[in-house]
Amino acid sequence: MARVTIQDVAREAAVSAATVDRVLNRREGVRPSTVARVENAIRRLNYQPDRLAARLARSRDYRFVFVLPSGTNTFMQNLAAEVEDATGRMVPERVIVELVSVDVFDAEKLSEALEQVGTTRPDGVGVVALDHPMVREAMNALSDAGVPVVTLVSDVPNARRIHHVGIDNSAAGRTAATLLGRFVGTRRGKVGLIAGSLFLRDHAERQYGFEQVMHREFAHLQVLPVREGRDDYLRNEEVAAQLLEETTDLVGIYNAGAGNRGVIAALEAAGRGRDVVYVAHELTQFTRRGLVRGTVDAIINQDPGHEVRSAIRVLTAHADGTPIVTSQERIRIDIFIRDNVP
Amino acid sequence: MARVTIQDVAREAAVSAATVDRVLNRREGVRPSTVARVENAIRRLNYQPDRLAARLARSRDYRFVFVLPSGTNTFMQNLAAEVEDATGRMVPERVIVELVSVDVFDAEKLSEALEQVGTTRPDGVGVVALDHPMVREAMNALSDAGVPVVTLVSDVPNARRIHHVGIDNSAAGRTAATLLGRFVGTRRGKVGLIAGSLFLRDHAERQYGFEQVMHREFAHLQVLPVREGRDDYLRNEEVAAQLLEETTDLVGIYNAGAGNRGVIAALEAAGRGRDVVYVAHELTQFTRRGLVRGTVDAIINQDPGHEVRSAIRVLTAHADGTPIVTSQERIRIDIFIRDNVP
DNA sequence: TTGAAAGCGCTAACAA
DNA sequence: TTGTTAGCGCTTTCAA
Repeated sequence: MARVTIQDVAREAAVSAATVDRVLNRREGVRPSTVARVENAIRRLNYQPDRLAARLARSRDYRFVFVLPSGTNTFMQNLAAEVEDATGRMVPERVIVELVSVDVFDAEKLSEALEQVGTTRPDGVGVVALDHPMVREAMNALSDAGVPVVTLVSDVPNARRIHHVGIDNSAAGRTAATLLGRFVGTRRGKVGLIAGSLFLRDHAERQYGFEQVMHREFAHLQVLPVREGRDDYLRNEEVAAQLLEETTDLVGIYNAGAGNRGVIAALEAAGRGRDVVYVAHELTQFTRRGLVRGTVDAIINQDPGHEVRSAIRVLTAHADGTPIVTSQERIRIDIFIRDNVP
Repeated sequence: MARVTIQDVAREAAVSAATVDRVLNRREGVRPSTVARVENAIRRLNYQPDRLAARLARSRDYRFVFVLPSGTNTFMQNLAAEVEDATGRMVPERVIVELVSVDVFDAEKLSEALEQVGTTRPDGVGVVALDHPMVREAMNALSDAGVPVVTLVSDVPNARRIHHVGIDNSAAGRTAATLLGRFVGTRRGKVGLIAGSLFLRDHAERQYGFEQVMHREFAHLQVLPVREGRDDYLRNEEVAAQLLEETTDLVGIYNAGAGNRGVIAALEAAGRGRDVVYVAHELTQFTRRGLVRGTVDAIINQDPGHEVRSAIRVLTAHADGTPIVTSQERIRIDIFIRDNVP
C-alpha cells in the first residue's frame, strides 16, 4: 500500500502533475472539464496531499505576529513568555513567530499597532483584543487586506477574525460561583466581587455567570456590588482590605480579573486566609503559592501555553489550507485546587 | 535573513552535504576532526535542521500500534475512538496509526499481543499496561528489539518504556478527597470507597492519595473499607446499593475506577442523588449526564484525546530524533463540575 | 489552458 | 573516510 502521489493522480487523469497541483490549490486557468477529470481521479485513488512536501516546495516560512498587552499582569506575562518560547521552537517547522507589546487598554494605540503590523504583511496575526469600535475597525482592515486574524483570551465577536482562542467566560464565572458556594457550605454571609474593568468583555461575562449562579443556587449568600480594581494588585489590595474591614460577615471573595497578589496579601494580613473562601482566575506564581498555603481555595484557569500553540496551529492550518481539529483547539476551563496544581 | 541550510554548513566546514548529514545524525565513519569542524560550523551559523525536508527525504511512513483494552469500559472506548480518529487525521503527516484490542486484565493475552505486534516491526507502540511481570517482560523484549514503547493511562514503572502518558494518580486521589470533603462540608458521617481492582496500579494509587487526605484533613469523616467492583457497572450498582442500605449516615462515595453508571443508577434509585456527594473519574456520556442532573458532584478526568495525540507526538519525536515539549506532554488532572463540562 | 523541468532541504546508495 | 548523484512529493517558473 504505497503512498498515492500527485504523479499517480496525474497519470490516472491523463494530465500533468502541474495541472493536478492547479486543481488541488484552486488556481485559475484550468478548463472545467479538466478540473472534473482530476477531481474524479483524486477521489478514485483516495489521494491525500503530503503537506510536508508542499511546505518544502513552497519554500516559504510563515510569519505570525502576536500583539499582546504590555504591563505587569502576570497572566499576560506568561502568555508573552509562551510566545517567546514558541518563537524558538517553531524555527525547525518553518514558522516565525514575532511578539509586539502594546497597551491594550488604549484602543487607539492598539489599533495603530495592528495597522502597523499589517504593513509588514505577516501570514497571520494573533491579538488580545479590546472590544472597541476602533479596534474592530483595525481588525477588519487587516482581514480585508488578506491577513487572517485570531483573537486570544478576549474576543471581539463582530470583527472579521477567523477564530477565537479562549474560554467561555460566563461558564467560567458560573464555575467560580459553584465552587465558592459549595466551599462556603452552610454558613451565611456576604460575598465580595472584584473585577478589573467591566469594559473588558471577559470580566463582564464572568461577573454575569457568577451572579447568575449565586442568585439561583446560593440565595443564602449575598453578593456585594462589584468593585473595580483595574487589574492592579496595589489597588486590589486596598479594595480587599476595605471589603474585609467593612463587612463583618464576609465569607467569600471572587476576583474576576487579575491582580490576585493584592487580594492574597490583604487576606493574609487580616489573618482571614483560611476562613474566607477565595476563588480567582489564572494560575501564576502568586496564585499557586496562595493555593498551597490555603489562602486561595480554587483557581479557574486557561492554559496560556495551550492558547499560544492553538493560535499557531490555527494560523498554520489556515495558511496551509488544511482543516483544524476542533476538539484539540477548544480551550478548557481548568479548575485547580491545592491537590492538582501542575 | 534567509534560511541556513545543510549546504551552507557544508561550505563553511569545507565538506560535502553528505558529511554534514552524517554528523547531524551521528552516523559512523567520520573522522573526529571532521566532526569537530562540522559541529563548529553548525554552531557558528546557528543551523537548525528542517525536519519536514528530513522526513520527506527519508521517505518512510511511521507506523505506530496502540494496544488497548477491549470491553465495555466507556473511557477505554473513548480512548480507542481517539486512536481511530487519529488514524485518519495522521495520513497527511505520514504517520500510520493502528489499533489492537485485547483483554488487558489478562496478563498472558496482553503479553502475547505485544509480542505479536513486535513481529510486524512498528516504529513505536503505545499500550495501556497491566503491572505484571509477564507484561513487563514483553515490553522489555519490544524495547530491546528496537521498538520504542510508551505506556498510556496505566504505567509499568520498571519496564523499559521511553515515556508514560498519563496523570499522577495519587494526586488525582488527593484531589478527589479534597473536593469530596469540602463539598460534604460540616456534616459528619461515612464515605464509601469503590475501586475496580487493586491490581491496577492507577486505582491503587488513587485510593492511597484519597485516604491520605481524608485522614489528614477530614478526620470527622470515616472512610469505609474499599469495595472492588471490577470496573463493571452491574457489579458497581450492587455494591453502591448495598453501601446505601447498610450505611445510615453515608455522606459521600468515591469511585476510583470505572463503571460509574452503576453507582449513578443506585444513587438515583435510592433518591440519594442530591444529598450523597459523589466524586468519580473520567468524563463519559454517563458521568456528564450525572453532573448535569446533580447526582455526580465532581469528575476527575484525563483527556483521552490529549493522551492519544501526546503519545503520537512522543513516538514521532523519538523516531525523528527531536526533543519533546515537556509542558505540552504533561497530562493534566482535569476537574469537571456541572458548570465547566465541555 | 496545459506541460516540462528545475528546485525546496534533506537522505541514501554508490563510488572514489 | 568522504563526495557525487539521484531522488522524496510538491510547487513554480517558463514555454508551448
